[in-house]
Amino acid sequence: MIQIVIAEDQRILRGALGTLLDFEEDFKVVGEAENGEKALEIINRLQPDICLLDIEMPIMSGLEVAARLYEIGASTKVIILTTFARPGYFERAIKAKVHGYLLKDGSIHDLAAAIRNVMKGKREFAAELIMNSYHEDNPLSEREREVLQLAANGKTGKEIGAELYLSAGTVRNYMSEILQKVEAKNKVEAIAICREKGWL
Amino acid sequence: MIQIVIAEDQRILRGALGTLLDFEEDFKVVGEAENGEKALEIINRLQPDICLLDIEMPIMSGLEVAARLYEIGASTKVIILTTFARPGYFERAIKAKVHGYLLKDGSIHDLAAAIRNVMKGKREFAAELIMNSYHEDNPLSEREREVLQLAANGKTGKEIGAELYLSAGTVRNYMSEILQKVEAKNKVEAIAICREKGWL
DNA sequence: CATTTCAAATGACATTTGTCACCCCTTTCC
DNA sequence: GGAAAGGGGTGACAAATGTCATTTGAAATG
Repeated sequence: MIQIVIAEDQRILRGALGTLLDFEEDFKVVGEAENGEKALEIINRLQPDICLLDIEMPIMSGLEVAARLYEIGASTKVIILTTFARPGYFERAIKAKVHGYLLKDGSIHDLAAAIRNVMKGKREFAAELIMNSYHEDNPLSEREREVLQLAANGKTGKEIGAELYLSAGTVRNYMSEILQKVEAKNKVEAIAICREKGWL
Repeated sequence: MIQIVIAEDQRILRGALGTLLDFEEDFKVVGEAENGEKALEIINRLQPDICLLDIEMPIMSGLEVAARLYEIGASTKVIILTTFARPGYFERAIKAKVHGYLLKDGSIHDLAAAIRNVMKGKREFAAELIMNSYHEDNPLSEREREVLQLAANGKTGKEIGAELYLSAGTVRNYMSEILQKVEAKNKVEAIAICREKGWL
């Protein structure tokens, strides 16, 4: 019996997916979460065989959960299930050594088949991704990404500095670097560009 | 037997919804569409009792389909099923005299109940909408919205002025007004706030 | 051990934002 | 007809943002 945890913020999809996968004789959906934080907690507690993670969720994204699970060496196999074929997302998923990355416009049947394959030790990636992944490399360093992330929430340079234990000047330098790298003429444009490319 | 057509572009949700609603003894899912154009065609051909429409679909949005069905006086009852509680969307749906507007974070059970109620002649609206649309009125004027929209794409004050035939100073004044109205401390935060509230 | 490399910081500077007070036209409305 | 009201504008000023050159100290590479 393959034990599954589902993390997805749209309740209707989460419920539907849970019910349908539970119908398969060899699957058992043991937990559901509506955000990344809760997903992490449930996975740690229940140690399922598979977890399905949506990317864009409140509090903690599916990619962050995947990275965390990899860090702590969890045995649960991760499958990302998302609408977005953004190369940046894919890249980050690969870095977190996920076992699958599927798109929400496959059928449930495909999903079930992919889960079984992953349990056999294979990795499953949606074909569209391989195509798209002439990935423009994310040029931003980790630090730069953090800075831009906070800036995207409307924080000022000073506030960002306080949060990351940097001086306001250093934050400005990072921002300057970021603008050069993504060829933006100001913060706002940089945010727009990075959102679109999935670098944020 | 209640005949249902589902229009939703995410295949996995469309499939799941179709299967699950079909399990109810009094429902029969007679058609599915992955975009608005196809939905319109199917509805015209099959004349189902109910159609579930997602809003953001390729080619033709669910709102456009709803408006068209109202225009031609179709007998099929329309239920909008979407992620977005944006007052603007809701308003347009009301204009098209839809019979329901539900959010994707209700449960399938709620959805089934809503469909039965609509068949009895009731109208079903997600509670969040009523709250949002009365309480959180978009405080921005048309002009202000335009300015913020352009700013969100990374344009500078000068560029925005050029595009809207305003002086850079006036653009700054608008921006200042916007910041007061949405209680943001800078552009970026204002953009984040307005995006979240669906005012953009 | 010397040499690069790199994250972080500073300081100086030019520009861009954000705030404010006040002006100039039209409309609109007692 | 005169008072508001509202869209658009100006100029002045402070604060934040963006650019750059330069410094420091701690790895990493050789």
